[in-house]
Amino acid sequence: MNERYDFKNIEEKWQKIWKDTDVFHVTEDPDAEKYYCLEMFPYPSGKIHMGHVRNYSIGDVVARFKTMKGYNVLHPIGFDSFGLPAENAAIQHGIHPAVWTSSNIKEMEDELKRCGFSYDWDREVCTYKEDYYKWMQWIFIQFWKKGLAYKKENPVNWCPSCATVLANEQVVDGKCERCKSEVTKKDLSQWYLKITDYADRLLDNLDKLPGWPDKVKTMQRNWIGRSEGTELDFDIVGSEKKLRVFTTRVDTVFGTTFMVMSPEHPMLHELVHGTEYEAAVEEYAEQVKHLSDIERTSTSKEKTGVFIGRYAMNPLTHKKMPIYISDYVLISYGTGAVMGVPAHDQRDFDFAKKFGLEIIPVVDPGREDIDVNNLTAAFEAEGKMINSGKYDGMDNKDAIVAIRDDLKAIGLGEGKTNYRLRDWLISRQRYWGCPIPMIYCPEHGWVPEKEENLPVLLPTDVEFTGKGESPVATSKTFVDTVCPICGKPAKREVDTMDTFLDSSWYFLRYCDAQNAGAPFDPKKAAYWMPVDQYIGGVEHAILHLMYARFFMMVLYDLGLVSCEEPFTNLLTQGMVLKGYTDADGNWIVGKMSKSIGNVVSPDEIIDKYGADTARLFILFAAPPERELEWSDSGVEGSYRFLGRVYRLVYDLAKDTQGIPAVYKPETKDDKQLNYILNNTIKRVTDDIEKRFNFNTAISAVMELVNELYRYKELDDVNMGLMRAAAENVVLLLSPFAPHVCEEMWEGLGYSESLYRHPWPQCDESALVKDTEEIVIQVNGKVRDRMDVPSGLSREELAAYCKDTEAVRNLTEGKQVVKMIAVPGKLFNIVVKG
RNA sequence: GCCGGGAUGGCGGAAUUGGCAGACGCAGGGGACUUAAAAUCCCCCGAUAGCAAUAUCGUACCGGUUCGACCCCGGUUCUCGGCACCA
Repeated sequence: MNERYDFKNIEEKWQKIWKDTDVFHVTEDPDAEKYYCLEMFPYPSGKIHMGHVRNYSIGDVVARFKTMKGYNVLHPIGFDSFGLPAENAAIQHGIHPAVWTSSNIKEMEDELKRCGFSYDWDREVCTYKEDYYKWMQWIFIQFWKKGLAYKKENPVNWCPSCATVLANEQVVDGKCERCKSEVTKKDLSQWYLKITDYADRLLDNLDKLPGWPDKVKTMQRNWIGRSEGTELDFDIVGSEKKLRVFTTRVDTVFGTTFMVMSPEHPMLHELVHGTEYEAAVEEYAEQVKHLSDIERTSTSKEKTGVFIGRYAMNPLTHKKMPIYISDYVLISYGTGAVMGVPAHDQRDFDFAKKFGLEIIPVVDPGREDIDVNNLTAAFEAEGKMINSGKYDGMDNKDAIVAIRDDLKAIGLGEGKTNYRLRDWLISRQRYWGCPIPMIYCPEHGWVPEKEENLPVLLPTDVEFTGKGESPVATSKTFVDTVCPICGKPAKREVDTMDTFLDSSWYFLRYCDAQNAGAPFDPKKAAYWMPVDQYIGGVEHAILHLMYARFFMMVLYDLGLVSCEEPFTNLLTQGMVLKGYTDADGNWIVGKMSKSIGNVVSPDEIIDKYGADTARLFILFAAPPERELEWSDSGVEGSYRFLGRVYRLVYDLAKDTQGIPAVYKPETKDDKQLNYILNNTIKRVTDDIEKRFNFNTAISAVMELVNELYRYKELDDVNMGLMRAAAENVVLLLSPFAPHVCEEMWEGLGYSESLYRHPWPQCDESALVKDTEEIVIQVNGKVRDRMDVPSGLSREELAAYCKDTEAVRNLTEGKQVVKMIAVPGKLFNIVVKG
């Protein structure tokens, strides 16, 4: 141990030792309790950023802590390495995506290693490599065999800039999630996965995940959007056909005054064919087709629509009602048609006002301030039924059940559950992804490639144009093949898979990363899974986290894994922000961004202060789930603290050389230091284990260090105690700043790495004090404090305090109403006047 | 519009079960060491009044419950995030 804190040499030295001794390598050990600590793997964009450092520092603290606690800890890393940026680089710079990707991975591996994260690099998974995507294809085929993959022509989301289709989940506010271009519609035949079959399980299982943030669970619930209601039929006047609608408010059926169909409704053309309304209706439908999602779904837009010249019969009132088409009714939800109840649905209200349609109230608000017969807005809350025949007077909630049952009895309706969730569109018209291993035979239709022929390799003779064709189609060698069933000429699917499939099972591959004969050995997966702690950005709350849960459920049904839910506990870390001055001179704190220029690179910080300082600052500046504001002077502070610890341990190692960490506290100061030492052990342990509050864990160590600086200057010090304190400071700090702690540990005379050294244990007896300070309050205000013997009960404390001079002084001349004693805390006197 | 978070000193944040508000750090001020500077070590640091002891006020705002409220309840404002013509 050098006298100076030379972080550069220390960090290089210990990274080399960890590597040479293979200290982070783990295998399945049935006798040890396992712990799977996982951070979301990065996309290899070129360099790691502070968000990565934060994510992986949090995970590393957990992994190192659990290791010291004696768990067999799996802590892997890899790269989510298929995807668009690599292909765009290929188009722009003429460099092959594989070359671009692998050189980025190399660079990021080096950066991650410079941070000193405790990864088992033997389990590294890169999704673009054949040995991974081979099994991706195998899994896809298992989905297909189970009937969970299908190809279908549909209007799909098309991003003109990325030149590919997008899943619903990847369209945000009508824009492409990645490039922010406006998304348009296209009719294309595409592959889908039947995630909707799992909607109920995905929803219901959320209740079995107490270790997930409510926020994420709520977001997933909203996304799945389960909605229970009724489907019912309306006769169409002059037609054999019936118009079926879905409603959650069947209680309002007596208030229906019109019907609205989606302009894409399949029955529309025959209903208007040859009538005077045909031209206007077809024109409206054509207009709607050209609207973007943004225009169409804008809630501020005035309602539009066209009467189609047809009428429907209300099955309960037998009233004739006009049928319209309007773009506010979506073909993709429910039945693509709704009953218009203007009195009790705001959209229907707006539509009725626009077209001068009748408004009939059927639920009485029972409020003075609302005139039922002259509504200014739809009344959507609960109330008693009116204008509804035999249902009048019922609570509308009861009427929902009663009317639904009555409709069912006469064969006009039934209960029905609808979901907002749609099937997952997984085809991408891009090159840099996993080929979909399907073959089209004119005779047998779509057939999967034989499993023994996997992987279906990505061809290399491909042109990158960035135009709207699948690049793979330009290969001379790829497309033509033979049918796996009949051997006759057939064609391969040229689209590739959405990269979210790759990231839906990578955590299983980590369990058995080198397996050449299977995606993973189910026994090994059963040992490690589920992930005990998953850590990543909240931006994956819906997409990745729901797809991964879906995959896990399917693999569970296939008997490949032994649990349904992949992630027991989830921590969503906040973003890293940095302040800057904008064009108008305002101070703004925002996300680090190259275009704004408020980026701090991890390399720069590690060069200047070392990885330990970078990690410590990032963990100290804010609790993990909150946003973190980068502060240059804050980093200085963390650096100063590590130097302060280093000097302290250096001195103490010298002073206590050869003295064992054995002691008996004698003086008042001994007892106080011993108390703080053990209390710190307890606080740090709880903060890491139970609360994930690393900021307070670090501040607890700071307090202990401050106390130790005070203690060591005393005349009468206990050498064994100082030694114990120094050793514990090093151990407690080691998950946060591992390199410098290893160095200090060695300086304290230990020849073995502290990586697997047992975590310090709190000596509860040291926390028992002879006396404790309690606060004396008058009417809840602090007036005095005094030392009392420890461990007094409520009654004993009250009796003790009542007779003290301090209390007598405070109560003199006053009328005491009541006295309240709280053991270990306070004594409160309530006085009158 | 709906569903979630959040609001505490100059700043980041702490207060774990309703019990000392502001731990720890940053910034700032003062002192020690030094020829000097850096580094380091020590002290002070919510507001107002006061030489001081101390007193009063203070956790976005208004009100309530309680001996006692940053914490619980009712209402309001601002702010961040998610969803949104899903019938």
